[in-house]
Amino acid sequence: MIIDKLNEILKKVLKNCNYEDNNFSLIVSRRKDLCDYQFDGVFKIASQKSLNPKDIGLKVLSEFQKLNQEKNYFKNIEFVLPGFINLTLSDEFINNELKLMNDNEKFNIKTTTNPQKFVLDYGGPNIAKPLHVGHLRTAIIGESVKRIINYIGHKTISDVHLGDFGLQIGQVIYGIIEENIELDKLTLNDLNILYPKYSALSKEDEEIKNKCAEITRLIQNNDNIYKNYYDKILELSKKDIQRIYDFLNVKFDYWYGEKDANNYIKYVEEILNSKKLLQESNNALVVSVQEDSDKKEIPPLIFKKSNGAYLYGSTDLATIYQREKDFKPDYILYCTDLRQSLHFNQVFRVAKKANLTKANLEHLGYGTINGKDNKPYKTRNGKTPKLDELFKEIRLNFENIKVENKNMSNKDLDIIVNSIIKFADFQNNYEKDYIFDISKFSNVVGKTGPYILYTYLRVNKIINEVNISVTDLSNNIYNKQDRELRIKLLELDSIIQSAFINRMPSIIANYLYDLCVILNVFYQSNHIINLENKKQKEDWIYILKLTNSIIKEMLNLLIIDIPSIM
RNA sequence: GCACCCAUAGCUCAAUUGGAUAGAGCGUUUGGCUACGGACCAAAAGGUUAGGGGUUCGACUCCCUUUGGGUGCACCA
Repeated sequence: MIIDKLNEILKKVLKNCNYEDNNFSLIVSRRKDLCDYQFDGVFKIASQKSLNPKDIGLKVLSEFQKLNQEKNYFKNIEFVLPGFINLTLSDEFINNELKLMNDNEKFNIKTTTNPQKFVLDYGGPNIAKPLHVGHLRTAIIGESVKRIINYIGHKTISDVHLGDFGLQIGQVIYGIIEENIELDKLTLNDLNILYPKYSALSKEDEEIKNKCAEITRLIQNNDNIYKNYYDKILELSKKDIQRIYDFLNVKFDYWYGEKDANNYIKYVEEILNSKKLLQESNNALVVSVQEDSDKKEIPPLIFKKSNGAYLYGSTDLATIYQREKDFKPDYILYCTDLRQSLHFNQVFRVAKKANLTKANLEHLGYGTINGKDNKPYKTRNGKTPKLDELFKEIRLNFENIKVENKNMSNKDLDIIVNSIIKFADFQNNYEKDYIFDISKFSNVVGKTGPYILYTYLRVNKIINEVNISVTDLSNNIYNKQDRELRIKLLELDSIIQSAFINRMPSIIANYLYDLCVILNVFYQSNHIINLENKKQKEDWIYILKLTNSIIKEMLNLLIIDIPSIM
């Protein structure tokens, strides 16, 4: 709540200056060498009031100083041209805030007073094929965003939304029949071969395409003729998918899929009909989504194919209907590849036109996974690396770095592999394309998951070795590195708020790294165990304990555990 | 063809959403424990933020334009 506290101070100051009709806030300083927090609204006030920035700056400064005389918030307040108010916190203020953080379960961050309900749709694995690197992002970004939303105090409902009812099923079943594979003997490996093969064939051959489409249509219409096939494929796939998500520690409240939405398509169709939104076009039923403000033509959403089968858009609408009925969400977040923007734009517009839900619909689109040549991996030709193989390779790399690594427990190795993958991904802004390079995952020095874990374990060892219980913090700050660390801890609140508002785990990942760098500098330049000053030793243990518990919690938001040793 | 996205150090990426001197990691060069774990720390080199215009006190960020990439555009998901 430190942000709230500082902004309250600012509000009072601006009120005393008669500039209260503004929505300003203090921000964390970008020039840590000059101050801790800064106010950069002087120019805005100046232009609004047509006054000289310097006069305003000096006035704001003097009001800050007046207020500070009663309460010793700041050690130093300055007005710097061309127009910044620079604030340096007093040691007393810093330490009081740290104590509040320490005594509060969620480090005294601002949690919501008005919990909303968020449905999160991520994962979206296609049951006709194994998980490949493309599925990594949706799973971990979705899971992390979910944890962040939860942390703020909102309610979340997560749904894996299996791709279990589209044309891919028809293609695989056609392949099984065509190759005379006995259903009892069908294996995961068969699916890995069949899907890319028949997906490609049905693109080339019109006849095969039609046959696959017909099988798909029959399944969607609850015809029992291919039920055995369908059930077997689902069983095999689901087991494998579940195993991978378990490894990644990605959890879902519901394992619904397109199939579950299928039962609601008819209701959506009725609604669309009653609102006269369905139009016939080339024997298909479509919904126009064009809006007057559009600069370009947006193609309509195809609701029903000319052969009577339904598509991705129809099941997505039915899913919205289902979620509204079951959950009454305030938000529905979809975490998928950015390339699906147009699709979601269409679906969201139809959903609003038909008033299927009151929820805010958001598409969290992440960038494409590219190779070193900057070209996207083909996700449908079977050549994309499987997630399984990726995990194995990273683990092998890690074991080969040091002899001791080979002796680590399976559990710890899994944790470290997870930390390597996830931290490598989360430190990037997910909206941008992503260059996939296995060598990126073999490096464990520098800005990596192991660096964070190593820092934590090393500090933890000091805490255990000193082994004293500390309940209070004095008003001292002992040196530069010490102060820097404490100031960084105070940033936590604004970091989490920002990660929540922007739905961006990268904000947390980058903060976590910065915090660990500062912690390492502190560690390197201050010896603790042999300290003779008892008070100082206690204070530093207090700070280290607080820091480590923050690291642990932030790692948890990034779905990273801590190994017992490394 | 139309539309959207992207371009930052040799490479991979940041930049608190318009703030002060554009920061990290890798790689390169150099230095540091008979002190709590060297998967660490300290330092150096490396930039006209693709080019050009504009908006303003201030632009990597917003607008226009040129170039070069990527993606999407009616019955795949």
